[in-house]
Amino acid sequence: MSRAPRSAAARRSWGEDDTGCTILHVDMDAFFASVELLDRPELRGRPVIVGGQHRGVVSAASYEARAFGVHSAMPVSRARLLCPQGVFLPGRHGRYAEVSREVMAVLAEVTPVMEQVSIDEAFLDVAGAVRRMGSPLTIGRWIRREVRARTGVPASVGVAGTKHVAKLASAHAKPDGLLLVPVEATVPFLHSLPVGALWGVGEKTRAVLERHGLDTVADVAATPLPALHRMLGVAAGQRLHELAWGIDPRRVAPGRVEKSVGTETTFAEDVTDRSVLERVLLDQAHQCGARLRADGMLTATVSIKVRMADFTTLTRSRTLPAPTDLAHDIVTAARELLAGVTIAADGVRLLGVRAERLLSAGAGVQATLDEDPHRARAERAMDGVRARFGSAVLRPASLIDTTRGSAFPGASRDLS
DNA sequence: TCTGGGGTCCTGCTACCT
DNA sequence: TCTGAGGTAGCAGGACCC
Repeated sequence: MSRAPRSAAARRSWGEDDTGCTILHVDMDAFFASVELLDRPELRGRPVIVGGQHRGVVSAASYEARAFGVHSAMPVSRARLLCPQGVFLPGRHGRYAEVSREVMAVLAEVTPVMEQVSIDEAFLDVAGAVRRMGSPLTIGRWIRREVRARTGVPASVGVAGTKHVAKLASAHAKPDGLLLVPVEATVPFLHSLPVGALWGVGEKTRAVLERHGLDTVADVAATPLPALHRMLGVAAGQRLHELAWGIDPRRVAPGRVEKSVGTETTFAEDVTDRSVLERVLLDQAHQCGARLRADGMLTATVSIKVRMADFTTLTRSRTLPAPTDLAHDIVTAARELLAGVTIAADGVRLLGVRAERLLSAGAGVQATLDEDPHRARAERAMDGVRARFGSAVLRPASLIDTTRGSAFPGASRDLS
C-alpha cells in the first residue's frame, strides 16, 4: 500500500540478469480491497473502497475505484464525491490479519530470512534458497503463483540487490506483476524516478527539495553532500544521497522487536469534557496494559497525544518511577500528563496513549516497586476472561455508560 | 477536501551531571 | 564556591511509513 509516486518510464523491463539480486519485496495489491473481493465476489468489477465511516480516510481502493481518482489516505468524504457509485466498506482488520498470516506462511516456506514490515508486505533475502528453489526471478514467480493459488489475493514482487530498490521495483510492478532491477541497472532505474520515490521523502521533504530545484532522484544524486546536509540535516541528507546512488546497507531483519505500543481514538464529535477524556484514557491504558502483558513487556515511559479541533497536535511524555505493565500505572501517568494540557475551547478531536521504551518482562527488570499484588492479579485475571469470552465482556466500572450502553458516546470506533 | 490508526526515527531544546 | 564545557537523558514536536 505504498503511497510513493511512481514513474511510467520506470515501468519497463530493465533486463533479465538477476545475479546478486537476492532481495525480494512482496507487496499485496490493494490488500484490504482484494480481501473484500475475495469474500464478496459479486463486487468484482465495481469500485470498492475500504475506509473509516465518519471522519475516516480511505485505507484501500480497488483499481476500479482508483480510476475515479480515489486513493489511500484520502478523506472518505472526498472519495464519496469523486466516486458516488463506489461500494464503501468498513475495515475488517481481523479478517485481513487472517489472510496476511496465510500469505506470510507461503513466504516462510521460501526462507526464514523474512522481514514482515506491515500487514501486506515483506522483504525476503533468498540467497540461501537459490540452490533449493532456483534463481531469485524463479522464486519471485513461484511466490506470486502460490500466494494467488492458496489465498486468492494478488501479490506484486520486486527483485533487486537492496531493500530500497526491491521496494521501488514492487511498486512499479503493480498491479499483479513482477519487476527485476538488475544490479547494473540500479542507478539508471533510480535516476528515472521523481524525488518523492525515495524512501523518507514525503510531502514536506519533497517541497524542500523542489524549492532547491531538485525534482528527480538524479538531481539529488548530483547534489553535493554538504548542500543536502544544509537542506535536510546531516542524517537525512546523508541517507538520501546514498539511496539516490543505490547504496542501502540495511539487511533483511527477521523478528523485529516492537519499540512502543499504543492506541488512539478520534471522536465523532470534538470533546470538551475532561471527565470523558479521562475515561477514554482509562480504556486506552487497559488496552496498552493488556498488550504489554500479552507480549511479556514492560513500559518505562508513557506518552499521550492530544489533537485539538483545529488539528493542532501535542504530545506529552513521562518516564515512570519503575517499568510497569499495569493499566493502573499507565493511566495514572497519562492523567497527570493530560492535567498539564490546556484544552482548547472547541475541544479535543483525538486522544491517544502510548507505552514507550519497552523492556522484556523476563529480562530481570524489576517492575513497579510498590505494585499492589491485588491490582496486578485483577488485571491479569481480566486478561484471562477477555481471552476466553472476548474483550467486550469486561471493562472497569467507570467505563460503562449505563445511560447509553456504550463506553464513550462520542467515539468514532468500537472501543470494546 | 479536510485530514485514521499504529508505528519509527530524527531533531532541537533543556536539565542535569561530571 | 562559582563557572563553563561536554556528555547524556528526557521531553516535545515533526516527518514519514503502511
